[in-house]
Amino acid sequence: MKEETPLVYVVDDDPSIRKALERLLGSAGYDAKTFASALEFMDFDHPDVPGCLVLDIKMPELSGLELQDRLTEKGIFIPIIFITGHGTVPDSVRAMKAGAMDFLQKPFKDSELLGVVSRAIARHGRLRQKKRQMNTLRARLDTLTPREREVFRLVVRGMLNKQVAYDLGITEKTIKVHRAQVMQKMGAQSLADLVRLAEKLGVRSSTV
Amino acid sequence: MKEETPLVYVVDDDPSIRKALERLLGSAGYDAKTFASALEFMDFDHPDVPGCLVLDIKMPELSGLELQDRLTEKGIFIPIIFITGHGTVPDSVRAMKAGAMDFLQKPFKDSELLGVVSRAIARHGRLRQKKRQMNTLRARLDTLTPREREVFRLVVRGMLNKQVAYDLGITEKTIKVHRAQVMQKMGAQSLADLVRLAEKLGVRSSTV
DNA sequence: TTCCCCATTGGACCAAAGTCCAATATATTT
DNA sequence: AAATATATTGGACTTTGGTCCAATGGGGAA
Repeated sequence: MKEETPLVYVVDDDPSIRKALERLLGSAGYDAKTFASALEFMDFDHPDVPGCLVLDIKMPELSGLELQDRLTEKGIFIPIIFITGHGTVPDSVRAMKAGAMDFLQKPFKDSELLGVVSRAIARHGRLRQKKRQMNTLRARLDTLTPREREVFRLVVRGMLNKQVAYDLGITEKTIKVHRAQVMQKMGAQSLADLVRLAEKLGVRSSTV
Repeated sequence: MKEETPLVYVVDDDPSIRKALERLLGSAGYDAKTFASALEFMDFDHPDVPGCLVLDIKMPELSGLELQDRLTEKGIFIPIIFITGHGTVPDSVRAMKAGAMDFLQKPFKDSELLGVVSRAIARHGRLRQKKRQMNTLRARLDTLTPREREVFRLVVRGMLNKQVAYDLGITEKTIKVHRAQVMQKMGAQSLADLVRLAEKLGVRSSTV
């Protein structure tokens, strides 16, 4: 299909580091985009391609850890690799707890960084894939009418049409209509499919 | 139901630390059991209660990190809180990557440790709960005959009895028999249930 | 060899789900 | 006021799924 060149962002206030990493990443076949500060990175409009973020911890204004938090709040889930000259244990623990891919201390070997970058990009690919799936699923869920949503919820809970009808105080006939609509709109080929979609969407269903 | 007192294991080669932690944990309402070495801890037969492990990094023979690896290999998933006097960044990163709850440097505040311990125990409770569920599920799956397993797999994929029959080269009638057996043995009240069980068990079903 | 498990199938039904076509009633929007 | 989306129901079937009772044949285990 579409062969997208992964894009690696580098955020570091040291120009020499930026230049060195840009060269290293370029030679490894990646596109690289560098930023001198976290704010600069935040302002940038990120293209929708697989990639990762190589981030210095200590920077003026917004630190790397703070940037990590901001991105998390914004729902941006690009894998982060921290690099640092004199990182502390608490910093590294905080970064890892917040989901960082790795936390490297300078100086590190080129191969070491490239290995992590490669894994980070692979992970980002999987995350993007899953996110796309969720987006289309939620879009479909949004097309359901309130009534259809109720029927959806009760059906995937395992209730018979008859029981759903009783629950909602309407006829079984009507349930069948809604149910057919739900299957149609959600793009489910079978009840089994529908149940799996419900699980992914977190539709409260399981009585277990 | 059964109110079990959480059990906190402390592994540290420094007797004064062991004694101090034992007192602290005891005053917080936990049972505490101390060990002077990783090997000593491994030899101990762990009772089945919620708890966590407070582990020193640097110890003779087997280090804390090595113990962590051993436990992972053995499928023992008790949350680990590392404590260390002079821990390094690489050590903390390795520990966190391997799933540690936290990595504290001495000296730390009592309240800090107790907070982490509390969260660790809560997590362990959830993990134990999930593991028990999986055990009963797998036990049920084990009672299925080979043929029943095949029918299980195809049914939760969303195939009609008719299609399953064609696939296996037998009659639809026979499928119904197996299918009923599967529902019975797996303890599923509905097809929706069965699909969810299959997902948890990782029964390859989704065509997506 | 006899007993039990597994796999298979038939017959006879009943229950549940799905499908077309059609119709009515509200509420909201244009 | 006309158009649209939502919710509801009926009738008339067809297809699927589920259940009971009964029976056959092969392969191990006692």
